[in-house]
Amino acid sequence: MTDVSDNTSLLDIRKMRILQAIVDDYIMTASPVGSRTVSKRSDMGLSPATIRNEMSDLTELGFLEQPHTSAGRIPSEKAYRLYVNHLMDSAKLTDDEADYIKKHLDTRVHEVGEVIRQTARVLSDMTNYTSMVLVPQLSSMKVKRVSLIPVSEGSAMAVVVTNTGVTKNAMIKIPKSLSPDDIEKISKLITAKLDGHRLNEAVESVLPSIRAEVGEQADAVCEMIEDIERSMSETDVEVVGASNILDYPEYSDTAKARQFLAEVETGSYLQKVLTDSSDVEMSVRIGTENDNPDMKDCSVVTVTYKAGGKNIGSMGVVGPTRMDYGKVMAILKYMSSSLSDILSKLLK
Amino acid sequence: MTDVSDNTSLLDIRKMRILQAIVDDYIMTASPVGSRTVSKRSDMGLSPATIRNEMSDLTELGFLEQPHTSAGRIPSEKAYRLYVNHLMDSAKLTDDEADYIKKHLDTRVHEVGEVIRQTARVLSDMTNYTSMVLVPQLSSMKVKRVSLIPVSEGSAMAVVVTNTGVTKNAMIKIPKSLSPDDIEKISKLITAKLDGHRLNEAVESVLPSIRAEVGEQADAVCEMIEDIERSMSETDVEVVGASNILDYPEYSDTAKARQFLAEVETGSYLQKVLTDSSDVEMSVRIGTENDNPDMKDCSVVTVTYKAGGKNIGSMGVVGPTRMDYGKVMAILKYMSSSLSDILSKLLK
DNA sequence: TGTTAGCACTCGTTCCCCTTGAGTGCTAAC
DNA sequence: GTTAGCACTCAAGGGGAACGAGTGCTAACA
Repeated sequence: MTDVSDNTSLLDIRKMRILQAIVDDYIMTASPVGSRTVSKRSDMGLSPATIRNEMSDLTELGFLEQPHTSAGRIPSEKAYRLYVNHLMDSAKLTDDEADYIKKHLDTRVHEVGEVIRQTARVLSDMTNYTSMVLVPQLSSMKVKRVSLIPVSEGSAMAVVVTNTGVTKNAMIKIPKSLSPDDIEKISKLITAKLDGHRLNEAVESVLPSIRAEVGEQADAVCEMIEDIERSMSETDVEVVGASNILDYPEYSDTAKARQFLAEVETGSYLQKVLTDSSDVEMSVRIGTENDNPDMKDCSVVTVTYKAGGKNIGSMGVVGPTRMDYGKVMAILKYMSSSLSDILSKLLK
Repeated sequence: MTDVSDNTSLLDIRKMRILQAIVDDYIMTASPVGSRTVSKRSDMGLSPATIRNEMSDLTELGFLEQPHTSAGRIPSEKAYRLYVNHLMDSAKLTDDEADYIKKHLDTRVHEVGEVIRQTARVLSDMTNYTSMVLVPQLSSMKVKRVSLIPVSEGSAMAVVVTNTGVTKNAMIKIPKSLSPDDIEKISKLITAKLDGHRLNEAVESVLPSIRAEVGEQADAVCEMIEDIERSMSETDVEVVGASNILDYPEYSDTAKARQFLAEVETGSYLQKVLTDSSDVEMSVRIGTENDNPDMKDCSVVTVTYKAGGKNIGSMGVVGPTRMDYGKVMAILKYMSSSLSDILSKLLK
């Protein structure tokens, strides 16, 4: 993630308040904000002329931009950064909103995947942006069981179950010589060896002991474990509400919309952001702070979620840089704790 | 699927050729076709005036529509139907296109899911429409193995492997009283009972014998089998290239595009179409022939694919009614046989 | 009798020009 | 330091006029 510093020291309190008013207004209306609007709207009791002077300064300092001479000003990326760091009212959810989340997330569902999908749906509905939720990552959990199920000559399905009850499965290659009985034995052996270890550590710590014990099939078994580890470290992400972007005038240009949708469909950047952010409680990437030029007009806000007190995944929202950061962050915070509660119970 | 008849008897050969020329042109250009264009374009050697008379007739018969008096004509749904049934040149793929498919589908991938995803990607790339591929359906295959893997108290993962090597897994509920050993026993029992049967038939034919044999846990086991059968009959569909729709002028209206994208995102209608069509080699639904009002401006073309000589799934393309049916159908045909080859080898 | 040239007519599209109005920056006065 | 006043800018919107693609009708032709 790129630099997140702002230049708050450059601004006195009045400039900050004016900037805040402008950003607030622009987030709501999507159209350039003029001095009169600010003067009327804010309770500062300043005339448009005074505001104009300040706005002129703010423009020079790089916080505002002018589409053309006779339009109002729009916030620059720098302004959004400052806004997120210092200016914005961190909105509280209304009771209705909290109820909505509770109602749609309070669930008798007992499958992690379904909970994740539902979370993504609710998140996208609430914010009207594109939402994404990372499926809980195995890497941070301890293995409880590894099952190998023969599928066809040369391939088997590996199912890993963690101590928290998260599961993931993948097809792996196996030596053709192995019989189903062999596979079952190996399955038990691997479970015994990996039980209680984290998969990513296991490869280093466990392989040698297997190599020592198992004898002739050691190579094959080690390869299988590596294969499993590789498959399991692939992360899945649930993305919902990509079409919401079409509700925002900045994407009324279909070419732009198409580019956004294509980027979301591949999902690789979003996945990267989520995994990169899975250790910071909340992160905000504004415009070019995304190290992806295709996303230079988007902001991405993410939050982590936990189970049993440990971070196990993250979720977030993608939208135009003119995003309602206050509302989004409030919703994400609330949903993070809701999801954490649900998963903590579910994965106990 | 709705009526697919046309009214070919109403038209003489010349009208048919004119209609064909108009549809061809409109598919290419998306703008109303005038009499002069038809006269020049086609090799019929008729003057615009004559064409106009014929076009007037065609309009009266409901094959053409006029956006306004001074525009050309555009084909009606009825015209597309006739076009698909009788008029269209069933295009051959160019060598380049066939090579492209071969290159991107000829694959050392040995996992069914990955093959399906890749197929969907290639299909969407080739056609520039939205593509969808149904994951091979278990229902038509015979069970080879059912594995139950304990995950947490009260839940287990069920993995079903078919004789063709297709796998599918789902979480199921289990009685809390069961120990891992019990589960393993039940797992073997179920495998023994279901081996060689189709899942959907199994419930009826096998349950009684289980009920007779197993004794006290019979109810629990039967419930589990039913649960498995339910989970396994859920079909998965891979959808790729939804954003392609934005390339077509009929969707330059964002509201329309949004509706389309939302419909595709839920995927339920597309899934329905694919499953409904999974026994007709090729199906075409034009506009309101879709029994979904949200899709009244779209056409859906599907084709089935096989493994070992049996239909096991279907795939298709969604686009505007002004779709290049000839090209799409040729591509689908070719890709169907390619995919069938790959899966036949893979699932042997 | 079917085909065609000619022509008046329709109507959406494009271009241009004018007006409007939101907004600015500067200056001078408070 | 703040504000009123004012000239200036410029995108957006409205109203023709000109354009042109296309039609339908009529009358003549083979």
